[in-house]
Amino acid sequence: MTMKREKSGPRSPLDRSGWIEAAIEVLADQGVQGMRIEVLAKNFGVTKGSFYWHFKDRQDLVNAVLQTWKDGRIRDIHKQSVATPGQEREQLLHLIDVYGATRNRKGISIELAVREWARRDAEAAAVVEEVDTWRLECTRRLFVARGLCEDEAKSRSLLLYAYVFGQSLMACERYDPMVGDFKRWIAELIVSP
Amino acid sequence: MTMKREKSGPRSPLDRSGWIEAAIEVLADQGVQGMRIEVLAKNFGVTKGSFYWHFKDRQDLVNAVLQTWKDGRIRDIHKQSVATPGQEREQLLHLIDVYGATRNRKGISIELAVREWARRDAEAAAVVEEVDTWRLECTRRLFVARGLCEDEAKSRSLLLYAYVFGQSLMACERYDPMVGDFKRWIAELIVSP
DNA sequence: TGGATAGCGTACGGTACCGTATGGAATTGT
DNA sequence: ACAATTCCATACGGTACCGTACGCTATCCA
Repeated sequence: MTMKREKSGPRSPLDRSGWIEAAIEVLADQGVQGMRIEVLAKNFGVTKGSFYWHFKDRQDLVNAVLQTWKDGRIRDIHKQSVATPGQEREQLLHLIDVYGATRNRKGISIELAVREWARRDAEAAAVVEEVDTWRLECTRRLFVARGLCEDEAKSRSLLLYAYVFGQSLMACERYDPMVGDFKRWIAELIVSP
Repeated sequence: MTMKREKSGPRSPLDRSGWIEAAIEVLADQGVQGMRIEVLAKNFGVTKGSFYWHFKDRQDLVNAVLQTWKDGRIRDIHKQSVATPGQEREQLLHLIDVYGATRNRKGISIELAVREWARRDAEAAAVVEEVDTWRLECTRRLFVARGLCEDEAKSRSLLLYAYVFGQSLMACERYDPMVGDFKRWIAELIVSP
């Protein structure tokens, strides 16, 4: 009863979570509209007969992808937002760096795809709102720990996230060869009171 | 039998620019993928026989939409970035306000749709890059006119646009009832040396 | 007045995708 | 060993959309 597909045999590991993982990959570089069942199946080397065994329909997959993203983000927020006392400044700079498009390209792509999705889907919008609320709250705590008042902490948190997301929307790499310096200057302005 | 469209219209709004205008509407709230010929035709009350008279194919429309958006933006940038000497600060605050999602919802929707488009299309990416470069350049001039050095002017321009675009990606209206005050505080931080 | 042309409708073949029905092989429980 | 269950393939009907071929009408022009 416990042993199911751990045999690494000719069978491919295509359970529900495998489909969800692959769907998130496609979501990242094709958007929600690109999450096509028959395309995913072809990428996997199977047919949609497999899909409809693990999922009721396309909406079922779409919901699962959204929920999986939400859970992952919320776990990640806590991981990224705990700071050893006295290191809040470094933690805030690290946050800005993590969302920089240079590394973590995949995470940024997923992030943008979900937000693009949220503009036309109420459920996705609700999830994004929940994730944003958590992020802003955790960041606010970091600013408060640095001695800022509530309003300034909230304002700077909002600025921080709006900036990092907006940055990933722009093609600023070709703006100026010094753009790396500019970004560091901006990061300082955002975190420093 | 020979029932045609209502003759109430002053003139047939179905020339090439009419199709482009309607396509931009659909682009704003459906994305590039939503710009379907037969859907546009149905919205217009015509068939695609009309479309293929004015356009070679779908790509022809898509290119025209992109070019129209680009031309409009570049015209608008100059209009929004000329400041009477001494009023640069107010002009910068006005810029931030114009891109605020509260008013100008349609413009923001188009903006986001084009950037979403640019993530998967090289030509759209090139257009966005060109528009961004113009915007950053005009804003840089405003900062320089306020007495800032080149690097800080460029940094603050980048921050300004990244912030306004990122803001429109977030559901910050429900974050806090004071979000309006936060935004004003942020705007001051961005424009004030 | 008759032919050319602009502007649009109709009809058709083709592709991509969805969801269902059904069959079949492999694995499992008894 | 045998039946049940798991997991996937195949086949099918249906929808939405693209692009082309062609037909129709109204207008312009010699």
